[in-house]
Amino acid sequence: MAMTIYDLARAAGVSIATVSKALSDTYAVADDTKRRIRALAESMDYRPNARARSFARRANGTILFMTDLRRNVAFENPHMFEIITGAANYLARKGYTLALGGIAEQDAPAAIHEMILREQADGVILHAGILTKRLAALLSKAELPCLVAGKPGFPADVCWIDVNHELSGQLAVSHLLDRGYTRIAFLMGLEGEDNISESRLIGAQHALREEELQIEILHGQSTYAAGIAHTDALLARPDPPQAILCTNNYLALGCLQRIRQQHLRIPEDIALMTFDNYPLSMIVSPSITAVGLDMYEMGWEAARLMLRKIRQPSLRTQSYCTVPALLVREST
Amino acid sequence: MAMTIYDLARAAGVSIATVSKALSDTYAVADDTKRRIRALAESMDYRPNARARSFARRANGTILFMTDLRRNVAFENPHMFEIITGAANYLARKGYTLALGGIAEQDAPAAIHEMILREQADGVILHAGILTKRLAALLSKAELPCLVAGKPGFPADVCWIDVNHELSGQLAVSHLLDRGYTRIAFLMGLEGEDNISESRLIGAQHALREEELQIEILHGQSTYAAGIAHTDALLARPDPPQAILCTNNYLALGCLQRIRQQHLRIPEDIALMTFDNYPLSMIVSPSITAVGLDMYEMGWEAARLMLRKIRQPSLRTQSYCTVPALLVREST
DNA sequence: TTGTAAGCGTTATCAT
DNA sequence: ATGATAACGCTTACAA
Repeated sequence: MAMTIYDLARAAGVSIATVSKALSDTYAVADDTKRRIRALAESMDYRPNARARSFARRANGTILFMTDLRRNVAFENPHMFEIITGAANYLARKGYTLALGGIAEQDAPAAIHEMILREQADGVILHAGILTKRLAALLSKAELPCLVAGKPGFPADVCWIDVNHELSGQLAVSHLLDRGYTRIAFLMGLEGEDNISESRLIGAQHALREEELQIEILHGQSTYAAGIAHTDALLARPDPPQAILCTNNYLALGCLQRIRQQHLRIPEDIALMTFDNYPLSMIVSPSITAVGLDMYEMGWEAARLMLRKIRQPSLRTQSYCTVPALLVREST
Repeated sequence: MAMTIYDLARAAGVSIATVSKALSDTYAVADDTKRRIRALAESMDYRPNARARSFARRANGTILFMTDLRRNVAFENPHMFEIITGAANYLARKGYTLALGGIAEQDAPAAIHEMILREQADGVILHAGILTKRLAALLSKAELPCLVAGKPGFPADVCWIDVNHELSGQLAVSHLLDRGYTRIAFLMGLEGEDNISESRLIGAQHALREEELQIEILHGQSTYAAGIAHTDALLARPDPPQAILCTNNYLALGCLQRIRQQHLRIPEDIALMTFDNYPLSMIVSPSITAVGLDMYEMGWEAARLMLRKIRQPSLRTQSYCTVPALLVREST
């Protein structure tokens, strides 16, 4: 049987209350008593039992990260795990634990309800991918601290945190303008189905407006094949763009391959830029200038905000955005 | 305040002991009593408090997955998160929770020791990346159920689970032989630093031995640039290989690009094959035949084995390997 | 500054 | 089949 607080108290010649206070640092204990108890605890390898502590404190030091964990999700959406990594590291540093809960969108409301009743976690971070209106309504009623990672796709009375995509768009276009490119094409996702690209477009247009310029918009799939098709179309024109800005790396890879096949030089003949550093922009040749999304930081900040909400439940921050970074490489 | 077992017992007109038994299904309770109590629990939205239950049961239903969670790890090693996903899903199905613990290799022994003393989890799954001899020694003494995800890089008295890399190598080469390619080049990692490639090579050579053939081995970085350089060297020969087998997708992308630049046809003039389905083999054109690593299944099986070890601590399975899958595409 | 003792909400043992 | 009750190991008001 493992050692308990009674064993340590007996060895130290004090009561268990004094041991508890000396170790948790929340109540007044004489300095030398505290030192003595702590040294003894260390030498006897005593640690408070986590389950008993959770029970007594009515808090288990666990934050649940809930998202849809389908097979292959780590390959299709490494960004989500980068958020999780940032959150886990911040929590670990604060003595908390991140629990990973996978659930499909349609099962999320029931699962959240269940876990609230069981008091399984001190707070929940929900990935925006599983947030529905029904779930948002449930959460706004719950007293459990809760935070959405990613901007909800609909107006919702929930606290959320995301990367600032508009600012990303502005940064990207400002960089291209700085380099002297004025005829810019933007390869984005399908019309009306890609909120992130739309936000970037707003930022991009904001940057262009000051120069009274326009950006050329091409909608389509966000795939390698679409990148090839778009590039073919653009290069066939009498007046092709000076720079192509892609909303993701797969589009950019398609562009890159096609431009090189046409024996055009990058960036002398045509520049290439992409949103998102991953998974290819830094490893292809030439390397592609990118606006990086710091998902790790987003997770870190999400966890930080969560712990603040736990300490201060009245906190009603609605949203918080992390700042993107410009990564200048060979392609511009 | 949330409802407790006392409230439900009072409402049902029974003792708390009967409620506990009726809900947990481990002791004899009259069938209709059980039904009545369960229905009442459902209608009153009662759930046993998770913290109190953990305390009383001396088990918290949590399995800790410990690994090195550096920034960008989700992009550099999505496979690890695929393992985590598989494990999390199996555990969730069994009423367990996966906790994610990030720790650097050098801090792992202390962290594990700490968490064993605190009894923070019912079991640990350790990623092989943070396993050291010191840690392996510590674990073999601990009574905590423990499992390594990935084959240890050294002989160790620990239970581990991994993908069968030798079988992968055998599958890959058998497929190439089936297609009629006999002069095969294998692009692998740096000599002596890439256990996985070495295992694949053993399997590959095993398949070739039956045909009395040899494989040509090229060591180097596992990068896009190395893929280009290797391909240039191979194609410059008077007698280039009929098929190139790459140990990862980045090497394969380099090959692909170079082969196409030389206006050679794939697979008519030269075939291309890679280990690992991700992140590119299915999206480039032509798509690349690959031996897929089912990391999700590996995580799933790891969790399954962990729960078996918890139920049956005497279990001494040393290792378990999941089976790779051949994904035939356009490049062979 | 320290100690006493009452929780915390279950589970599980032992009577009945 | 059901109930009374003692754990489980800690935290924290309150008393000393």
